[in-house]
Amino acid sequence: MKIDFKTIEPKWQKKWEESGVFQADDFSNKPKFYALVEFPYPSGAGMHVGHIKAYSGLEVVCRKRRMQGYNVLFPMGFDSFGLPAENYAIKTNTHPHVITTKNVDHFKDQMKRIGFSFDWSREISTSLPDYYKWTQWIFLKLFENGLVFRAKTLVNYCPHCKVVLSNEDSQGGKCDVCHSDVVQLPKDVWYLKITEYADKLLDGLDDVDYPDSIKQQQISWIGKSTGAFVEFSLDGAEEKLEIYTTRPDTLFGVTFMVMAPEHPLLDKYKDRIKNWDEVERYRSDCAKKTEFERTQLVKDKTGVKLDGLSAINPVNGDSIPVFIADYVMMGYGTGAIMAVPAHDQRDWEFATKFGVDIIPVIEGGDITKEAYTGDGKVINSDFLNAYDNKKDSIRAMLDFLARKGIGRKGIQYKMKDWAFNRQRYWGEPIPLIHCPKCGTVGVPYEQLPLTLPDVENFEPGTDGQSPLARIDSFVNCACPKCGGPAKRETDTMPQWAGSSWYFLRFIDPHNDKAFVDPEKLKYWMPVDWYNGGMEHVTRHLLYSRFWHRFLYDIGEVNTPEPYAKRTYQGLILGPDGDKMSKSKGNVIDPLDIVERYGADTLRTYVLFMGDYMAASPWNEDSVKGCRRFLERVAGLYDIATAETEDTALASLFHKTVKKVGDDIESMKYNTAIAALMTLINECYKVNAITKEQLEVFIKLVSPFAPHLAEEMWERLGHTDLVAVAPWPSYDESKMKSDTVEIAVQIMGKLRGRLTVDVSADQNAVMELVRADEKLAAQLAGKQILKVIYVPGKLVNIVAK
RNA sequence: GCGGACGUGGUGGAAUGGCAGACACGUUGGUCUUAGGAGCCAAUGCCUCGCGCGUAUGGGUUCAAGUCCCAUCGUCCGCACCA
Repeated sequence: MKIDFKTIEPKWQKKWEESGVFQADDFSNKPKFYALVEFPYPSGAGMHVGHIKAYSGLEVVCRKRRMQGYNVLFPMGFDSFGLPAENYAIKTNTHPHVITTKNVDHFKDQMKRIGFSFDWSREISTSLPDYYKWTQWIFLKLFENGLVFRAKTLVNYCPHCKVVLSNEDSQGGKCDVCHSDVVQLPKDVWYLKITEYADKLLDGLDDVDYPDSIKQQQISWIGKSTGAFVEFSLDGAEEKLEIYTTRPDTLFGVTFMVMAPEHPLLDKYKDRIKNWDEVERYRSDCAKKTEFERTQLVKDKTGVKLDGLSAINPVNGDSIPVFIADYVMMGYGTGAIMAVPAHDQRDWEFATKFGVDIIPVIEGGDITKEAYTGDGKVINSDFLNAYDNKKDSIRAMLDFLARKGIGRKGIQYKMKDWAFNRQRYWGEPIPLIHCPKCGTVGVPYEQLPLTLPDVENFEPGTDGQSPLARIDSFVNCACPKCGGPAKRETDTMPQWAGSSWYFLRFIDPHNDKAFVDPEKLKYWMPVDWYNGGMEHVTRHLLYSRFWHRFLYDIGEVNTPEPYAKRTYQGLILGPDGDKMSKSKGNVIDPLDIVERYGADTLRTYVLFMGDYMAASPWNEDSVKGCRRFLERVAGLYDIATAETEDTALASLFHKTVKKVGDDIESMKYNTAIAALMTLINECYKVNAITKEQLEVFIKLVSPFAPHLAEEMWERLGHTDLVAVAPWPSYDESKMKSDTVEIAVQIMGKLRGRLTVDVSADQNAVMELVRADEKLAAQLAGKQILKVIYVPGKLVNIVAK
């Protein structure tokens, strides 16, 4: 049988669509399976091979599940708000909605040409009002529950995109969108209190099936640490300086203090600081540095000693100097530290450079060379000298601090609250109103969606304002509380808002009364298996777990965690082994591969190319190999003439059914396909298979190459779709043969092979060894000390 | 600095502690052909061709190690003056 993929692929794509086989059935009696892949941002470039790999993985699982009789929900939609569309809109003066719609259509067309079994009846787009109405609804719930607040703080700001970024969006001090250096600016920003959920997000990890690498990344991003807050009084000032430390056991070794240059206490006591000019100069130098310069490049310690302001160590009454230095960050702890140069490397470097005393309080190491951070006997520390380890002395110190009322146990997180507003056009309008009388008031629920108005000019304002601020008819409104004149918030939500709950909307995408019907929610949630990229672990995955947990706490959803199981796929690298990028010119266009080799080949290749979770380079020759394999599959049709089964081949069929099934479950798609290749090689060796065997083969290959499988299925006379034909079963007893080849080792080295009866015991095997001329010669004159026999595998003879 | 993953032929990659290199690519030879960048058949870890060597390197545990343990080197990813 010859296959013309250009004819059969559109043919079956059409049949699948017309028959609605991939539409999930709410409340079906079948067991449910909700599989989710990350919906794409519909960029102008179209699909990337990375999308194909990400979707093909769960696609195979879903196709197998349907054949196993599951009611499968495998939805797809578009995360269609975002900066690239807006930047393109500015350049071409086209409405982002127009561009987005065009891109969505393009993506959808491409996905259909790959033959993915998505349920298109549930398609959603985050930029459509009937979707973002509910994004706004959830935001208002967060607002009502005190999880939205406004604060003027130092924020990450991208000067190029002219937008405030969250901590997650500025990892490594670079803007996530344009990769420019991020700067720190004081700004009024809306925050979501994700830190209030830090512990719940940590604890929730115990109950979900995520790979350790993902759990670890989330844990380190949340960055929980336990320690103590301690108050130091400042000489001649009323206010105390509070610090956070994880090492309260070293309090007796404090020889100076450091405040972040931005610390607000400085301004308060500027009259007492005699070298204020110098302080101001240092502060403005720091402000000019980008986040990248400050944290990555300049490891050399700088700072200024405050003249006229010193501190008192609360445990021993010593007067100690106070510095400002940019190695202390305003955004962590209290923005000030107690410095213990003997036992903290950063403090040690600073003290060495600025000539401050270094007093050891833990025995060990050589503090003339570096700080000693290990454990040991406490010294020079008054009452703590009784202890010889960190744990006990920390406990004793915490007791002491509490008794004296100068400190308390404390917990800190590296994770910061989620800076949530963007000074841009193409996002969900934040449904808040500023009333001069009532303060900030939420837009009433019945007025949702608060639709994004049309504007003439998409350019952000130079004063850091959203383009919406220029539309008076949008800005000016009546306060929902007092009816007086008020102004709308003009910033929009960040990229990650819409995707923080999209998996819930897929359950009930057309509901205009609620974000999701509670009964449907109960039926479908949680998501059974979620696959996506490693790059979303500290953003989307964390944000959506936060929103979902919040919805759970207010009784809107039925599970604390949204995703029961999460997996990820490895990157596809360019043919040169580098990450694909336009500038390197090593980007592979998946549709070009579809055009030249067919969708089935592309799908098979991305799963065959290597370990699914590992990165591997693209290799076009290997694509051809997959094409060749599929042609050989088609050719099976011509040798399906046998009346009776070949016994050895039948046994291999049973083994392969088991292997392919098991491998799909553990995402070992490459070895599943390899097993099918081994089987087909055997089929051609025997050169005759039965029609039943051909049907089994078609079913096994159908999740990978569904178009070819349907075509062959039809040619065998079936009128139904192989997509819903029952998945083949296997018989363990038929997988075994009567004899087996075992390895014979002498002193652990392979010296020969023997074919033995499967039921042979050690004595029988040794008989055969002695009867074998070569093996017997090897053993001649030696004394057999020990024989290890692993039935069906090998025998190892220890002889001297 | 911290956390994680990893290191196997010419290449991508297989191997519940039990025959290293499955499967595929590539290469070589053969066959068919007017032709071959198609198909089919065969060979293919390395060398000094041995009872030889071989999974980054050096040790160790074991009857048996790519797999477990220790050390070293290297690669990739994430976080990072986090107090």
